[in-house]
Amino acid sequence: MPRASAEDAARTARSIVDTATSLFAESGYAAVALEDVAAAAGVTRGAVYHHYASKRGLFTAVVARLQERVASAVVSAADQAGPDAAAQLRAGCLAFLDAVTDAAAVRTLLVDAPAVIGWAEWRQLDAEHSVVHLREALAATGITGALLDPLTAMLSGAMNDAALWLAEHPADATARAAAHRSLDLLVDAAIAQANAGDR
Amino acid sequence: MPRASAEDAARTARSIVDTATSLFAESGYAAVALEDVAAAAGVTRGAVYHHYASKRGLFTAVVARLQERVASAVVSAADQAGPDAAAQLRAGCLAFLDAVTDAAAVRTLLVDAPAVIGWAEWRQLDAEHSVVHLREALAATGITGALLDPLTAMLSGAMNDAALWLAEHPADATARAAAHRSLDLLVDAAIAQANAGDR
DNA sequence: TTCCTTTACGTACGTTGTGTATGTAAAACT
DNA sequence: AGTTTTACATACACAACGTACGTAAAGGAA
Repeated sequence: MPRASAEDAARTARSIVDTATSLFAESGYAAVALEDVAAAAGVTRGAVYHHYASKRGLFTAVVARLQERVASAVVSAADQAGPDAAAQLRAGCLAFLDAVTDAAAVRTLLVDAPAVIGWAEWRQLDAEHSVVHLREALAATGITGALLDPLTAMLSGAMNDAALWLAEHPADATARAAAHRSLDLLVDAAIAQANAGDR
Repeated sequence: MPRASAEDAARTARSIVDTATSLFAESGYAAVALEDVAAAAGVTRGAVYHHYASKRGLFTAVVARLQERVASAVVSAADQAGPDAAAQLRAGCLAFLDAVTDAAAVRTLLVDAPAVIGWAEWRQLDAEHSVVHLREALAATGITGALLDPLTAMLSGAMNDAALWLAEHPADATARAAAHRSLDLLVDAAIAQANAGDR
């Protein structure tokens, strides 16, 4: 077989990540063989191993792209919420819920990723993309040192499980509204505690 | 090789689950081969496949035992908290945090289990053991229909991620105290909302 | 233009781990 | 005492990952 040009190579690389993204989303990491990815992308496993070091490496690339997509949605939503820190926090949280469920990647990001790439590394990746903004937003509302980290972790976990719960009720507007209200409830509690002069 | 008596067989079955529990906890599901489990238990893979249908089946047994252990700790703590529903809720949540981190099984229960046995089945298993009590406790404090399920999911997720965060700070008393205070904060917010006549 | 190096794959192979089929000897029941 | 069932061990088939090697064209250098 002949060889492709530089931009053709970039196209096959992207094609591999794209097909891997959808296959991982619908079948889960363990059930997807690299042979399946290669066949669906119209190449052989050799091509996959040329562009990505391992199955985990390909998966990591998929996760990174999804996280960037979600993070950008969160950031733009927070920016559009005006200058108020609390409003930005609320808007960002709701945007996260919508983005992560809309991406059809709930399974990849929230279920497979921690187990495959390890919770610590996943947490770090997550921290660099989404959780930073959550942490900064919480800090901007006045949360102090000792509670900042655990509250960040807990709110992040609450949003993740809310997204997983929502994913079980697809296209259910009332469920989505209830999730939004519940999320606002918890976020407001954190903000109120901060404003109350927590110690 | 000769054959063991009925109670000897039960002993080897328990021995297999025990060693599998510790191996899964320290290395993760994917990195543990059944050969490792069998060798550590002093048997061959044949014995493992005789007592458990598959690797997933063995893992499911491990998960079920861990969940029962955690659930019993939660229930007994809630029972000792007196008749007040809110006090029972708070005590149960704190007991969950301690039990799930103390079991050294955070990884198995919270990271591997959803990915290996599937989030839906894990959720159902979890619902039958721990989350039932959370849901009932929230209902007992007066949370109404629409918000009950999402709030249950979010508080459950918050506690899970709090446990994972705590597991990164082992034997750190101040971190544990901060996690407890943060958890109380969120739980109180839910209770307060319920008492305020939420809609 | 010609040569050389590097790139972008494909092909073939070794290795590991799962599951299954089969063998066997002792326990448990009749 | 004989038969069946149990509790394993052994051996094998198969799938999937990773690696080594081959190859032909792209992209520069002379």
